[in-house]
Amino acid sequence: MPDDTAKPERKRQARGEKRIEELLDAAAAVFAERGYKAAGTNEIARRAGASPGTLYQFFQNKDAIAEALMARYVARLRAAHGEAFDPAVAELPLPEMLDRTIDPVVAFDRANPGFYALMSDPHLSPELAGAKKPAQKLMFQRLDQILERRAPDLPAEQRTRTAEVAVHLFRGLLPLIMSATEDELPAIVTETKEVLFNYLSPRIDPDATPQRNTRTRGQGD
Amino acid sequence: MPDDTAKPERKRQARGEKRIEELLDAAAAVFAERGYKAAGTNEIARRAGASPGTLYQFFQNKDAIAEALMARYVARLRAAHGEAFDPAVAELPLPEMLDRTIDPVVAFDRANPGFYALMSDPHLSPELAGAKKPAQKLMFQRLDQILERRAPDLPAEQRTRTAEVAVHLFRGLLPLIMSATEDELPAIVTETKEVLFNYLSPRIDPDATPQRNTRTRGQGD
DNA sequence: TAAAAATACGAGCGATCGCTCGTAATTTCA
DNA sequence: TGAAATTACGAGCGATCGCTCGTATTTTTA
Repeated sequence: MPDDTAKPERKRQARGEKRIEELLDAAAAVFAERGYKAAGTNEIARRAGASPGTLYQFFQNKDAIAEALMARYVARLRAAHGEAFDPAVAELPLPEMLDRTIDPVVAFDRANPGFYALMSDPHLSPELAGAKKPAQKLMFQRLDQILERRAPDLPAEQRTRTAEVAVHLFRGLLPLIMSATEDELPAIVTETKEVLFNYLSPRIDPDATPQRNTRTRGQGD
Repeated sequence: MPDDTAKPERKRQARGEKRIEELLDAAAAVFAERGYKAAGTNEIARRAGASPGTLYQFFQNKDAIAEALMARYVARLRAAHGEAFDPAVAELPLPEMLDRTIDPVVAFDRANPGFYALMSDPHLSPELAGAKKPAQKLMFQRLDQILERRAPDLPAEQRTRTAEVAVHLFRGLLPLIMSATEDELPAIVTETKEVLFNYLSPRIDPDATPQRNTRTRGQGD
């Protein structure tokens, strides 16, 4: 027997897909400016050049807007992380590995302030909190895999904690990264890499050079 | 001539002071649960066992509630930091200094989830954002002073950046610290201290032992 | 080309929320 | 003890906001 709860299966036109992208773009901007709770659905529609009715033709409710936006971010993150967390980078020396992983993530977060706004909001509804988890797990699991390759002898529990703490350290510096101007950014990113180097180095390279505190080479030269 | 804009100078009874404390306690709880924007003033009043009218007899508007709450937190922080950032701790070895500074701050944050809720909200009104700054500067400046004592030769600019980054690293781990159970807490606090040790050590003790990654002694023995 | 489907509009409904105001009870003051 | 001041109440006002619905336009389908 056919499924009673099946979706009405409506065909989407090219117009509709485009509208959805415009609405998600507008939602990202408003979320970034006002935060999720204070963002108005009418303002989102207006910024997308649409009416409230049109908005609710594509999204069941306000939460669904943020969920769809999150799904779009996760898809884009997978592409960005496909480069940043390529298995080959696990074999690189730690400084190079940090360059290859952190730079793309910094670029992504700065290019998508709406993503940062949703991820850093601790008071979302349970459904939205669930929508955040794939993005959280993405970075954590990929880093965990790299650590497993680099330090196969490290107990899984310690490795997992190390990956989790490393992610949180990065997130702690994200406010500085997000609010920095273009010319302030290199110094902060360098500092971020030093922090993670100092934290990760003794845990995965037990007998490497103990520090690199005066390392000041910039990005991409 | 007398100031036209002077306040009406109303005398506050003991009842009133007590009510204010109750209202601030309720506000802290609701802010922590729902976040500032989603917290309702009627719910705050109800939880304090008061009516909306009573609430607005003591606070001009919703923002003023959060501002008064912040002021109360700052006063309590000054007391806690008076111990945590006593000038004497600047002379202690780095591990002991971290014990003396981090433990009280962790205890304060965990005992005051409303403080954490307001401080971590990036979408408050400009007035409320201004009310946050004293609390932000408190920790930063005291740490900056300690660093100045310990590393007098370090350029002020580098020292300031180091203090700022150290505070952000701590804040990055705060979500883990806040959500931990009592028995998970010691391990996370130890990890926090290791992170800050690894970060601060090469910057203020240029020729000390380079790492202490397997240090596992608990709190307060 | 005509019917069907998808997209678009925007006024406005219903609920929520910050806040008021008329009134009453309690405490302080003279 | 009487008057003034402070505290307390809670129904409800006005504004905001998520969302709907009747209708009109555009695109697809047959």
